[in-house]
Amino acid sequence: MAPTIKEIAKLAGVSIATVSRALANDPKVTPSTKSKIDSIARKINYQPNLMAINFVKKTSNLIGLILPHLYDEFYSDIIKGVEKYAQGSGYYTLVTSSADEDSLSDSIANFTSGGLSAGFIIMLTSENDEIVEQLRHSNTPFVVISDKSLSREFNSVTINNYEASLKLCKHVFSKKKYASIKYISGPKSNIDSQMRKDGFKDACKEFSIAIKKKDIIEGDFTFESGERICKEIFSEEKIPELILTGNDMMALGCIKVINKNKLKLGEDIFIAGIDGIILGQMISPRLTTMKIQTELIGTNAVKMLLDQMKVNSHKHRNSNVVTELLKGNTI
Amino acid sequence: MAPTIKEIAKLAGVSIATVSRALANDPKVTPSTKSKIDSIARKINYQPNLMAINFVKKTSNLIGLILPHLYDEFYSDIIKGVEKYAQGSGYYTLVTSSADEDSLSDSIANFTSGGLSAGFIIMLTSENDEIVEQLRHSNTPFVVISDKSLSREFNSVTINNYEASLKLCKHVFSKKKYASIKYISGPKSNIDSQMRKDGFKDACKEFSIAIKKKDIIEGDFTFESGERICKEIFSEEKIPELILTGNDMMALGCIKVINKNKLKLGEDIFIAGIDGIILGQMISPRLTTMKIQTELIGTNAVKMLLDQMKVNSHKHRNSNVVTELLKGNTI
DNA sequence: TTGTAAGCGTTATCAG
DNA sequence: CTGATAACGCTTACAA
Repeated sequence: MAPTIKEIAKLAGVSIATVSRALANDPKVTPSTKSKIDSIARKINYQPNLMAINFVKKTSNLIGLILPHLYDEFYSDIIKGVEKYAQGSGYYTLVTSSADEDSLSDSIANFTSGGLSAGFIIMLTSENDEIVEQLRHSNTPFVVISDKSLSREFNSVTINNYEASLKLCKHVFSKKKYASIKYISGPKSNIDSQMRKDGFKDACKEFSIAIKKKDIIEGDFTFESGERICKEIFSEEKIPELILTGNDMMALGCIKVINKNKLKLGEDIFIAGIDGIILGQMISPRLTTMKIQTELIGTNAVKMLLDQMKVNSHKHRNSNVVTELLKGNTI
Repeated sequence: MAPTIKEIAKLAGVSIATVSRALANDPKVTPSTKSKIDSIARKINYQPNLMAINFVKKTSNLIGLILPHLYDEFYSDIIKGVEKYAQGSGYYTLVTSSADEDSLSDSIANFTSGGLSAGFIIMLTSENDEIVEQLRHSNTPFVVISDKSLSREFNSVTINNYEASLKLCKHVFSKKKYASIKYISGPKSNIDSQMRKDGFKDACKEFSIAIKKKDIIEGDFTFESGERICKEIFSEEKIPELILTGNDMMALGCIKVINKNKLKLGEDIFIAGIDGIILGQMISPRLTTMKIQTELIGTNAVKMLLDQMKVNSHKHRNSNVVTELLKGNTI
């Protein structure tokens, strides 16, 4: 059995209250008794029972992080940002991925109440009334990470996907006139994907570029889908001069196919993504894209959460993470 | 305040004991009382206090995961593997990174005792007697992830870096005779790095290839270090015909420089890495490397941990993760 | 400065 | 089948 303060108390000939105080560095404890208690604790290798402490104090040193899934550098960067800052503030990070809606709902249930975590960060990628309703009832502080269009009623760190996409597309379109354009979007259930597509469409309008329904193909944000769709595109009619994608991963999938077909990137064919993942900057030519400061999203979210936990103010807050054009050589 | 079983008890006109039993699906509870309790619980949105449950049951639904850091796809893949399997078994994953030795030691202290987690998984990348000593005193089950040469006394999931490197180098050397060879190693404090270098050296011996001290340069496993070192190599004397690296990331850094210099990969110059990260397989030509099933490492580690927690047997176990040659086109 | 004792939310033992 | 009640390890008034 792991030693408890009871044992220390017996060994030191004091009450458990004194031991508790000494261990908590209560200044009221006489230095001599404190040092005696400390040395005994060290000798018997005492480790405080964190569960008991958290339980009795009604606090927790845990921060929950609910992500849609763990694939893709995008998500691991968020984990990185959260973990780093959380650890620096004395918290552990509890990572959860929620493949389906049920497990999402379960996770939320465990975090919004239950006392397991002191607070949590949840990333939302679609509009879902039930989830929102569940979050409204939370008696645990939390912060939402999502597209700017979502969850305005909660404290949140947002990404303006629409604006990022619009800005990027305008940059691309202002470079030259393209003979033909294809857009590979993310899944339509995903709000980020939608907003990016909207940004693309509006940029087209602004530049008087006509886009047909069939020029927009739906992928699923994965490298494989980019690869597959690009192959399909190439097998049809003529090869497009510009491919725009809903994220970098799909752009990279396309680039693989483009290279296989011996087309010159930035000359015969142009491409751009969104996300700014490192991979895109490691290849040559570097991918033109919009950089989203993913790690910063994580960091900001924890900061906001810790603030909220401290002051317990219900002032609604929002922090939008800026995006930045990464001029590569694929445009 | 969050509702407790006490309130449910009052509302249902029964004792808290009955409520506790009903909620735990104890068959002894009459169906009618159970359904009454269930409906009340739902109505007042009752969520069990997990801290209290864990505390009183002396268990935990948390699994700790202590990683050296969170950079690199390698680590996020481990998280992925662990989280997925853990969640499937009803556990949450507590991710920690330990930049320095002190924080590593702190994390271990919190996990080996303290009741916070039911068990933990720790990745070790260097020989460290203090850490080992700390682990020996653990009263919490744990599993070590490390190079095969390390921590034989603990339950562990290991990677045979030496063998992987040896096998790869032999494959490379058997392809052709190279005019000159450079080896970019990982940091020498890192055991995986050491073993990989040893594998390389022994393969050289076997093929009677003479390697000078200056042909082995120390990097730090990052893309940037690969890039930087490759530049340095190219600026010296003649360009080598073969570059071998301690991991894929550094190989990718080299490839960037190689492409910049308009050298033809797989013709003018050859390169191979180790790890088998997706990035290496996304570029064209595909990187020749040894695939380490990283996600599997995570999964196996949790499996082993859960087994250990269940049977509490102290039978020492080890599972070595197989590596597989990935024949790319860079050799 | 220290001790006594109540209490945190839940489980589990023992009667009934 | 249900109810009292002790217990888990620790913190924290309140007393001394």
